[in-house]
Amino acid sequence: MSRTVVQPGPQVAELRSEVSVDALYDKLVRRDDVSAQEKAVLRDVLGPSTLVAAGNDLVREGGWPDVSTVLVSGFAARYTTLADGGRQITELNVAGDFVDLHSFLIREMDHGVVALTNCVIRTVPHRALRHLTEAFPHLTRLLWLDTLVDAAIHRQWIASMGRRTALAHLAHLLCETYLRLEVVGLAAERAFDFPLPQSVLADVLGLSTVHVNRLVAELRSLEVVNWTQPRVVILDWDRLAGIAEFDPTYLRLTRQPV
Amino acid sequence: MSRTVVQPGPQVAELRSEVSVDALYDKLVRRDDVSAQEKAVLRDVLGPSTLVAAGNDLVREGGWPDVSTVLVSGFAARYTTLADGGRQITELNVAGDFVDLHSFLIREMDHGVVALTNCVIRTVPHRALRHLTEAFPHLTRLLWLDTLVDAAIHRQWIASMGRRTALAHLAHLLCETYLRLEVVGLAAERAFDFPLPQSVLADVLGLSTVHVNRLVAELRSLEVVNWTQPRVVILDWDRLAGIAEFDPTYLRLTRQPV
DNA sequence: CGTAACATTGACCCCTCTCAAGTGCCGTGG
DNA sequence: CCACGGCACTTGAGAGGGGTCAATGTTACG
Repeated sequence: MSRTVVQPGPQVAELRSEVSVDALYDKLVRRDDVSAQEKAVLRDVLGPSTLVAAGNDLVREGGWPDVSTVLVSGFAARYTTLADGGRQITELNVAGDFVDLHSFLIREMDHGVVALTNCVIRTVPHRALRHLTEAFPHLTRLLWLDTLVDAAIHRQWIASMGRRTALAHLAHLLCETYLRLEVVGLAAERAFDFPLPQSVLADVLGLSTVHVNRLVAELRSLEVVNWTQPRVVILDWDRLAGIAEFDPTYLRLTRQPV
Repeated sequence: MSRTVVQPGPQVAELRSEVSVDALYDKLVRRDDVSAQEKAVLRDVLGPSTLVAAGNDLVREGGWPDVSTVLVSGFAARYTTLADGGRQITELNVAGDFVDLHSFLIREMDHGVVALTNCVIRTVPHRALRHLTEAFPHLTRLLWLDTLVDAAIHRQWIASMGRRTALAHLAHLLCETYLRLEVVGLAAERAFDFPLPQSVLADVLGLSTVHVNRLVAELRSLEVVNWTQPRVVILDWDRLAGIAEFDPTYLRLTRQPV
């Protein structure tokens, strides 16, 4: 899949002023203080905004990127493709996510990252990240922590796939997505935009599109969500969280100095 | 589950001389140079060896540990327990694994780590890890990388659970475990000891014990493995890796400076 | 207003689960 | 030295969650 890059234009400029690096900052500051200097460092290492059209790869599988990418707006997904053509999405990325920070140290991408919607991204040279780890240990720990939370999310997905029912798995995904979006100001009052077709949700959940459709219908009939594309309204958070056995601890959204 | 700690005795001393911190070192040095100073730092921060009997928790769910734990020998597992009593193992740990390095920054354990066999462990105070990140950025990157590989392993498990057949999932686990054990000298010539009962493998794979038994029987009948507890002999690596669609890139076992 | 993409629904199938019984191995006590 | 208990492994039968295939509805948009 080729990469479409559109030079910053009016649309991008508008998006930049709206969220910019703030989404990433908002997430980090939920966990620990971020000093003015650290905030400035983050701003300085980020390159200009570019737009990647839906369906194109932000990062190509098998590549050896020399930059890491921050998602400024839009939805993206890490995915693995199997021989039979099946696709498994292993992580959903939302605004403020450092979608391939791990490529800084892992080096070779063993999977791709695709833009699920139009996405605005900004990149950071690995060289700058290396300097950051030499000069700003606290900021390094904050970024490390962010990758550790990614791993914690992975573990929850494993638990969902292995031992939760399909309905609970979907419910868990909704709870998780709501909180992650809320942190960056894209969800409020139990509602958020979630512009992913059911075929993509199927690749997230490891199910067929048909079954995802039936699960969505079931959540509707249980009256725990009102889901009319692309808007998700959670009508009964407690019941949804109950179905999912959702405990937000793993998202690490409390302030604990690192 | 309470924690049984046995003071270092003859048995522990013997194990220490055999592997000690070397397993962790062997793993790190597969990825990048580790200087003599860094090796000394690692040795200095590690506390004495203690033995944890099979079935006991190395780290308790919901705890706020102030140390991180290195597994010196034995097998351990991160697990999540669900309301219906079901258990999902989200990661297998082998000798040389920093089983809860992430607790240094995540702080609250959202899951437990259990000793699947008798385990020898050594701990590192979080305070020492914090100092390490201030003074030794390259070693910090190596430890960060190790947690990134954990996340990459999680992603493969997600792909296995979501889109691979149960047989391919088991085959993938065997390929992965073989390579991880080989790095620390516990596997060679396509054979290794894997002393986990099928009920534990079921909790790893998200399957029932009965079905795991049938999958093992199928791998035997395909003549790709010879599996007589606890010894696994891989008779045909290429065919096993083919069934699994196994690509070892994600284990990051090549030397690339970080 | 035709087309493409997505959502929905029905019918049938199969992979994996549950329940249950039976086997084999091994450590321990009589 | 053997009986016994416990644990793990094995096997069979029936059930069910989720898959596949296929058709139909719906919406957006050029």
